[in-house]
Amino acid sequence: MVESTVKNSALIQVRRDQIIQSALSLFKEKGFHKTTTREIANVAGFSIGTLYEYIRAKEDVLYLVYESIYEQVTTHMYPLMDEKNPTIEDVLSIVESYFHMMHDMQEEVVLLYQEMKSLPEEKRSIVLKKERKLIRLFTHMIIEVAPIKLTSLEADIIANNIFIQGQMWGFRRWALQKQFTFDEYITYQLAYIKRVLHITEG
Amino acid sequence: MVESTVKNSALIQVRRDQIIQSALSLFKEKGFHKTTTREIANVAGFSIGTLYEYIRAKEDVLYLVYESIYEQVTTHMYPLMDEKNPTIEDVLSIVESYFHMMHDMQEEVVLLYQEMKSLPEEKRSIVLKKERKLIRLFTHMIIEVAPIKLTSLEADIIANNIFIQGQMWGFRRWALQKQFTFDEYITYQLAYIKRVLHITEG
Amino acid sequence: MVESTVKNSALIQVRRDQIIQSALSLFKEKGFHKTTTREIANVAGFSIGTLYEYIRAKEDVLYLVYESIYEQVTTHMYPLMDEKNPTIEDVLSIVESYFHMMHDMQEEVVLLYQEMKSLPEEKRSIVLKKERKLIRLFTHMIIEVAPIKLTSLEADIIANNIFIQGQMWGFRRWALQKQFTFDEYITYQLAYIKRVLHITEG
Amino acid sequence: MVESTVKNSALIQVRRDQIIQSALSLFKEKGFHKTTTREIANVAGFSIGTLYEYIRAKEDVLYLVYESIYEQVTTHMYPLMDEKNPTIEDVLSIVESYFHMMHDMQEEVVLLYQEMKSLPEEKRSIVLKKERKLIRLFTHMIIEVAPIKLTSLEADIIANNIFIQGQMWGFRRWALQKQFTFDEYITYQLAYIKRVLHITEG
DNA sequence: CATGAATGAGCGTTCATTCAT
DNA sequence: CATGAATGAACGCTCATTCAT
Repeated sequence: MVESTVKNSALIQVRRDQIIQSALSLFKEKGFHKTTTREIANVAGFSIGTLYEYIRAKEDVLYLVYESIYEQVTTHMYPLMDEKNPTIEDVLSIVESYFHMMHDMQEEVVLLYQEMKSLPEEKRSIVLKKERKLIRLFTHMIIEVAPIKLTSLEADIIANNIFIQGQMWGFRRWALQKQFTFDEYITYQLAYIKRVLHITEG
Repeated sequence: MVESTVKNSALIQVRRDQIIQSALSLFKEKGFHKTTTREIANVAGFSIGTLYEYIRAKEDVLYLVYESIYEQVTTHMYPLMDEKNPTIEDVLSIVESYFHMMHDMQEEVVLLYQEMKSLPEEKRSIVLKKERKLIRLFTHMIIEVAPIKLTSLEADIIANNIFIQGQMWGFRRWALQKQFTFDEYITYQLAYIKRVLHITEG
Repeated sequence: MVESTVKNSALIQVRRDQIIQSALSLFKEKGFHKTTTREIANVAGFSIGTLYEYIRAKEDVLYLVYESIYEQVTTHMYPLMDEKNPTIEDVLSIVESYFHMMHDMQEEVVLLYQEMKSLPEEKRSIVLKKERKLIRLFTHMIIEVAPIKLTSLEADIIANNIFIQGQMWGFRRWALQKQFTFDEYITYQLAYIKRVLHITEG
Repeated sequence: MVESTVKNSALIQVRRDQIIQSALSLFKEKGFHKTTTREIANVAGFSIGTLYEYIRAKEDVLYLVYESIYEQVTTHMYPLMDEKNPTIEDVLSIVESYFHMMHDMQEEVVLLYQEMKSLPEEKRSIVLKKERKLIRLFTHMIIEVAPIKLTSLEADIIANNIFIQGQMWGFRRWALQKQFTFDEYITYQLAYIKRVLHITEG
């Protein structure tokens, strides 16, 4: 997806991981535009020339970072959502996992939102496709376990809401984290979801 | 809040409005970093030198724009929320108003999220304070009208959720607007909120 | 023809002359590719930023230089060739003038040949058009004064040959200037031309 | 003349031919400066590391190409000019051969003129020596066959003129090839030369 | 107050060359 | 001999900011 002039693909793997790690930490700190390619190379531990052996343009680095973030999420979430006949408890536990993951990836989530516009159109649509896929899995799960019959749109709204309520802990932390601990936040949001699904507590 | 070398405060008002209008439309289109100060001055109809008579740095323009966006929102929302003893219907109608406003200000909302990091720390906290104030108003309203007794934290979660569900229509439009019309979106989200508030429909 | 962000057109004139002079001397010395934009600005006496207020790209400088060289040539040659009914002596004297001019502009001529490929296609054709016009004037003059009736093609060959014999003193100086003084060169080339035109000497 | 770290001289021969062929076609297409050493190696069919086993610097490649071009010319022309007592017809036929050769090597001729400056001084003088030698052969031939007694300088001028009239078809093709076919060009130039040599046609 | 020419630090990117394997 | 990953100086160009007029 991202071109390299280097042939050894194992090495590409290694170097790109270095690039991703260094770029991610820099992007988190100062954003994409204020991070220079030289900084990325320095933090990664090699020269600017070497950086450009593994990417074609700065935008490629952003895409590599996005790709890596989504891979982390899907690697963790997809297996959980594979369950054939999930119970309500399963779903709530999956949602809880998702919230935990979003908690651990707060800064990555912020980055996702902030720099989406900096991705070249073509890469952006790849990224968004991955996101839609994840939401669709939520939608299906919700339909399956909801005690009342939900239309696809109703389930979609709920899935979208859960999806961004998870991310909200990250991108609105300056507001939320003044009022809630993460455990409280999770507890309340789960209660909220149960209520939405007409699930009687207790 | 933003310094100017010009003394005539009526003129400052006029010029800053020009700056805000031109900057807003440019920021929406290409983002803060890809907009140049020259472009802002050009679109505003004066020279780059004049621009710098009314701001000290490019970041000031961003702050002016943010300020103006928040003022629009509060000018519209605060009067609605002033009601002494609101009914549930009042609250739902206020939420609906809020959703409509967020619909009309989609691009501004996206900007808010994308460029928050570009604001100097000091201005950022001013902006966030305004936001917290709005959410607090939602929280109070919710507590007042909820048919069941809600703790402050429970109400806060609901207020925050409503708040971002409104914005979500804008900053996730590429996903949502494939599945929903705005009317559908509003209908489902209101139903969702009613459910959360334990309000039996009909 | 070449865009500038500066509005004051008198100033553009002045600055461009500075650019042309400094670029010309650098291009003569080291060629277009080995001359940096910073060097051009330095020699011209201003900063790199200022240079780019008067051109859009490095190629523009090359075009400005070409334009200026051709203007020198045409400013000098066109008036001479305006004569209504030239005699043979007039033509030989014009050719001599042309040879002298090419002698004085040796390095410019070399530059013309060496960097033509570096001009963007569009500018190149403008330059070549100017050259064809000059040759056409030679052709017409030759037809008018030749003692024998020449076809247009015959005259064209002669005009082209004269044209490059003039330039040859410059771009083949390392060879010619070992064998000839400029006066000898001119004498012999003029004799050569007379012979071609079937003009009996003496 | 050009150093190599490789000892096996047969291999040097083979590799250098590959280098010359690939570089020549690239230089014709995009010029010396816009061709990268990597491209040369790629087209030649080996790695950049291998390229540098057979040259010391990029300029060496240019010299190898120049050398090869001159060798082609001399290999073809020298035998023709070896004739002991040439007649006028012989000379005209040799000149015609030369014109044909220059026609076939148009792009090489352009390259010669355009990149001469890119050759390091030392190599440049070697190249120019070869050229002078060829012209000297023309001079001698002309003196031998001219019906009138020519001084050495007179003959030199004629030789130089013939020399560049041949090359002119290449480096001024955008002008000439609009007006002449190659056959016309050759016919007229030969007629021109005959006239110069005081040779009555027919 | 308004102007806009001048500045130069700093950016993304390239590419000739080296050298360990 | 052959490879190709690594290097970093150097390039063309941009743009926020200043300040004399």
